[in-house]
Amino acid sequence: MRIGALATTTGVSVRALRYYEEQGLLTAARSSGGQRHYGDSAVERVHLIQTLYASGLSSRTILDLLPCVDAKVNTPESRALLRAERARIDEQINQLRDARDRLDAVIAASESPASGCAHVESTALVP
Amino acid sequence: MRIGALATTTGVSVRALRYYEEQGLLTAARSSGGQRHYGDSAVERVHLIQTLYASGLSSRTILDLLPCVDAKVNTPESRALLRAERARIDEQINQLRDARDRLDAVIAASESPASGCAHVESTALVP
DNA sequence: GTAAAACCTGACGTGGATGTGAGAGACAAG
DNA sequence: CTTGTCTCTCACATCCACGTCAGGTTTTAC
Repeated sequence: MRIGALATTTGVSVRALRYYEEQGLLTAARSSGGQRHYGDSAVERVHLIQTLYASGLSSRTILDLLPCVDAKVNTPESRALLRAERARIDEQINQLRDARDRLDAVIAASESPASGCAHVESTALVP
Repeated sequence: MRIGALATTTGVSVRALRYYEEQGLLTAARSSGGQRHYGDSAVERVHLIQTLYASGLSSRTILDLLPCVDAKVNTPESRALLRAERARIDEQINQLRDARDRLDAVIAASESPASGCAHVESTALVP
């Protein structure tokens, strides 16, 4: 498939796909005219890249991680990197849970009392 | 306390604190000489702002949210905004869980087999 | 063969949360 | 009073994952 088809099937822009290649995250065969051609596995690859981006990883970190994911590299350093990023993600999940709980407190306070509800215990957000 | 003390106690840079004020997220009393003075509650305030930033909210969204948090505003729109942001955070938590699980699969594959471990079932990342 | 659609490589623009430096004023300590 | 540290307000710089436009080439459809 060419880049436009990959873009539509993955929901990622053409520009982003070229950027992934520029960063070394995604490779493509080239036609005689220089156009990129991707195999079906590229779809999963792009989804993985998107997932990692959405987790707050930089393209540089993803670039370091992908060789581990491709199981071509397995050194103590690569394992440490994997564990470190896993820990970072875990920490971020906890942070998000905290934020969600705070919002839940605000929502509960704003919805349960009678209409108007002009004031809330100020400790709701200061546990 | 002055801005430097607030910065050190919260771990946020002086520049960032001025930026929060510029965005309307944080207010400060001013001395006769124009210097900012904060009460103790500013520490919690900054932590809240940081939490919301870390959840991927923009300063504009936080600005819209803070009146709800301060319990000064409670309109149908504000409640809808709260619920929408809560949903966004929930979605992001799920995305992070997904990424963490993928990394866990890679970690498990790279650590459990004997040393070397040159290959991994390719389905590990394609559930 | 021809026109439309897709693709190519540069290269500059963007937005948001800061970093950074300049030059000047404020304030506590001696 | 003086010195050193902190703070003030501009205002420009940075990073990063793209958006976007320009000008040209390739592929596809008829």
